[in-house]
Amino acid sequence: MNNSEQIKCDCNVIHEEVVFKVRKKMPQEESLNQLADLFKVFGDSTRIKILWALSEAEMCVCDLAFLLNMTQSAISHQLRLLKQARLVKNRKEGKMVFYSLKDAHVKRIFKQGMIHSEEKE
Amino acid sequence: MNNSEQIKCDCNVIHEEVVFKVRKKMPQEESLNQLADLFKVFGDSTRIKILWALSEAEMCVCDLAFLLNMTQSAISHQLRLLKQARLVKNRKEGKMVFYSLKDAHVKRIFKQGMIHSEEKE
DNA sequence: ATAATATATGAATAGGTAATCAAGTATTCA
DNA sequence: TGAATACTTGATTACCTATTCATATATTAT
Repeated sequence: MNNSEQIKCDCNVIHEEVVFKVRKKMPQEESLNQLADLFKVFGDSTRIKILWALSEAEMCVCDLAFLLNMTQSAISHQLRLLKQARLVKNRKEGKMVFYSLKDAHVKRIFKQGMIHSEEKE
Repeated sequence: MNNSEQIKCDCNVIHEEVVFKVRKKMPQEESLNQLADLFKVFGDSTRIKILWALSEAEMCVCDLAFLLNMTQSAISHQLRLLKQARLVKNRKEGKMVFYSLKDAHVKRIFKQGMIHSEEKE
């Protein structure tokens, strides 16, 4: 069985109209990829913990490392990803760098996730 | 430099109160892990596309494969993950299995993500 | 200037994961 | 009954990624 046979099957013909309609409404490939990339950032327990902590208080790298019982290096690497994703911002104060949430979106995305996550099956 | 030295540093003492407060409010480890796992499911472009498609219409595996130009096998594997995460449900109709979103949470999480994702820097 | 502290970063590695392939089950149809 | 269709599933593989380690930079203190 080759690839093209696998993709096109009888039910596609049956549902042709529905599939066609959905395809027409489908957002740009790039747009959905970006969305996946955003959620990818939330999809790691270390980053989730960092984001949660920062939703409570501005903190420096060292504090986060202490709070989460991880090395500064590991935290720093993750903070870089969070900054690239525009989820956190930072400000320098002497030797220390303080991180905080960039905007209110993070808390909202968090909250919606929590609602689903906490629901019992 | 060993691990315990790296974790405990001077600024922890300075910020002791803040860190202590945050630690006290911190949700259960397991709770945050679950949240990360939920977002992990959203953090893949194939699954995002599937979820988006199902937010428009109930569809069978074959239709999704056709729509996204992927093999049935790949779609089926991803649908299993989505089902395990309680994001989709399915019903059998003859040979075909129709999938749809499990509840409204998915759309809401999606929407919050979109808002952040679409924002210009 | 030197040492110490706070952070950042590149390379290496171990663990995870998405797609593929091959084989299986379940259902329909001739 | 046997072939075809729709879907599932286990194993393999190639790729990705989180942490670690070693090192580098920036700031402060002595």
